[in-house]
Amino acid sequence: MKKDINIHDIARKAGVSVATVSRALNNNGPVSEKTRQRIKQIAQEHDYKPSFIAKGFARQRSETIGVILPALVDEFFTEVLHGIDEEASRANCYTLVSSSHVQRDIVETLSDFMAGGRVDGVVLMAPHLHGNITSHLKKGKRPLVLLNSGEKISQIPSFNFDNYQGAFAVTQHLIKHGYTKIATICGPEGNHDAEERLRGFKDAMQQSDLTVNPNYFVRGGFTMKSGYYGFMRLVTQADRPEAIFAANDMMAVGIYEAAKSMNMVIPADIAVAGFDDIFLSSLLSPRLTTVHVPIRELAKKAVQYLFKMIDGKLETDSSHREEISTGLIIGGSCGCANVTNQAFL
Amino acid sequence: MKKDINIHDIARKAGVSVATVSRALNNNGPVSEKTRQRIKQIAQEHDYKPSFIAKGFARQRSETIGVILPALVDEFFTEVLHGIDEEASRANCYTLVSSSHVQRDIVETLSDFMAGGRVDGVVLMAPHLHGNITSHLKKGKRPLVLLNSGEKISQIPSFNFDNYQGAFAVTQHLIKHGYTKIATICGPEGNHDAEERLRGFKDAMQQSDLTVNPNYFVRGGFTMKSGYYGFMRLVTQADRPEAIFAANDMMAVGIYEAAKSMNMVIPADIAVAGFDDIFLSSLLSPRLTTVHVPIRELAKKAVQYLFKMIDGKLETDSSHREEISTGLIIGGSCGCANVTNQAFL
DNA sequence: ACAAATTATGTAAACGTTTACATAAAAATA
DNA sequence: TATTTTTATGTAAACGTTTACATAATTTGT
Repeated sequence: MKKDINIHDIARKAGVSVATVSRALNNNGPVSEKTRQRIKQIAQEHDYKPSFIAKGFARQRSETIGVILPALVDEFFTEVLHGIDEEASRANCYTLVSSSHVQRDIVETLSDFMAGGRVDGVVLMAPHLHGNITSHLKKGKRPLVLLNSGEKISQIPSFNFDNYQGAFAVTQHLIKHGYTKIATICGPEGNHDAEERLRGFKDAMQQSDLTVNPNYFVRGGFTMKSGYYGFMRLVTQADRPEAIFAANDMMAVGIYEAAKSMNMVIPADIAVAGFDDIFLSSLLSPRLTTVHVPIRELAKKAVQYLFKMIDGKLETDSSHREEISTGLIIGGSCGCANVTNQAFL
Repeated sequence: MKKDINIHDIARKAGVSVATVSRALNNNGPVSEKTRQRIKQIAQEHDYKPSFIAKGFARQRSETIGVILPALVDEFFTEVLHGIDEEASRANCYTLVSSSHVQRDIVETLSDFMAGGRVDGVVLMAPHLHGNITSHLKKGKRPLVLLNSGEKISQIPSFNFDNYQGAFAVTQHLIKHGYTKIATICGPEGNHDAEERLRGFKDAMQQSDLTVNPNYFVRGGFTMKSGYYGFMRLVTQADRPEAIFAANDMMAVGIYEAAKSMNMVIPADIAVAGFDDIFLSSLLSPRLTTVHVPIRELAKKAVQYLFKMIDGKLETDSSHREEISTGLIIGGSCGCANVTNQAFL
């Protein structure tokens, strides 16, 4: 790899000092229009690109933000990443991504990111953080924002969906249909989203004076498979529920599959509602009634906030926590009729 | 942001020179076991992390690879990214990702990545590269590999699926069912994958002495929508085709939707096959017959090759081109019976 | 015990920018 | 014109590592 042309070369060719070149190219300090033009001309001709790494070194800035995701598998994370990258690119920043693999866990990645200016700030997506991680988080010397984090961690701003409200609304909708025997397949224990959705469900039930039958409560793992088996457990009871609220759409998909294999018809035999509004749910037949979460918006807000922190434009009270509101999507799975299923056209 | 502790601080505390600290911490040159231990101890105590950016500056290495994707939207790209990140992390590298947005086009991003050591190498995913880009590509001073690129660009190694073979095989399968009136909804013009799949389709038809009726040829855009309308065009003809080969699964999904709205049954009324084996296709009913593409494997091979280039472990003949073979997935959509649909359990 | 070989450590240059400060040139003011 | 103000440019330090080379300490071989 032959050596790149550097700022000294340009300076020499233009007969000026490196300082002037730097100023001219960055439109920074004062430079006479004439020399500025000449320098830009020469830089262009020689296809000079300042070394990012030297620049970063000098300015102690990498113009990069780090993103740590629990995994890169599903649509949800893809959307998050896209939202982040979009917003970052708007700020002329790049996105360093790491999905946490086995060998490189969250804490390590985080301190790697934080240390030594690899990134200027970090977006950490962590649906379940156990206590010992949180202490680590605060040690970081660079700005950090949390996405979908569990507990309110003081000092670290976090951005979440209003899971509670969403679950409450969709449950309420099921109740309005007149169902009284409503079951839920909730998410994994310790997962913040799961807990909040469950809370919303329970409160909506209680508000309508409906009891949550313990037999109508199944814990799932946010996977299709767990939805499938959860459904099986629920409907093989003597007293079947009339409706099921699945804490996410993937589990609802599992429910659809299971219903099919049991020759049960949704919503005639049993109503279903989900949460997340993943693309797939719009293709189910009947379309799944679910809760829309504006992922892109979440990501954007988080990144915008992060940039403000990086630029020091923020009071560092920073116990900021934002809950982005969700929206109810009515499909046919809850029993509503006349719902068109072809939003994609 | 208070200043990080640096190597000089550690050196002072340990009463040795910075060189020794560097050697001790990187297990590089010779250091006596005693001092190495002491230095590591001290570094640990003070939570010292070498500055990545200074290190990169000194070594002219960023331990980062760049990935440029056309968009971050669908499952396919997610898988690619995951594969890349996984392999990169195995080599203790991070992944800088950029999906090409409007404001920051491929060429610019690429030269940004290349210039000034922001990354050590680049994986460029470019299903359609027009001529004037290719000249830019060669100017880059850092290793580059192409994914799913079109033309054979000399000097730049590229990794592709064997689209031709896959399309040939799946078409052949349709033919074996006895269909003679086979239509195709192909991909967008200029897209390399699309062209190759079309070629495979045509050759398979020809080999069985079947003609491709021009009315049975529709151009789609790899989107669900285009599959939907493509289907409509095909089946509203007087002489309907008996089977359709969609050049990707998303379009096949559109076909399913369209068939449903026409009250046509797959495969009884018309058989369908796709290409890509996306997750969604496994959930269709009947399961879509399609071509599996080992995305992770593609990504891994590309990255491994890239690292070899970075490490200079490679003869720079570099007209390397690899075609990764695909696999036929038999669902019920082609007419095959007794196909189970619940691989996910 | 002395030379030679090996091992451990230190010194200082290099990496390519930015930027505070100093200085020189030009423009504005008196 | 002499003085002040503004604008343009240059000088050199700083950023925190790595590493070639020099030197010092230790071990090995005789």
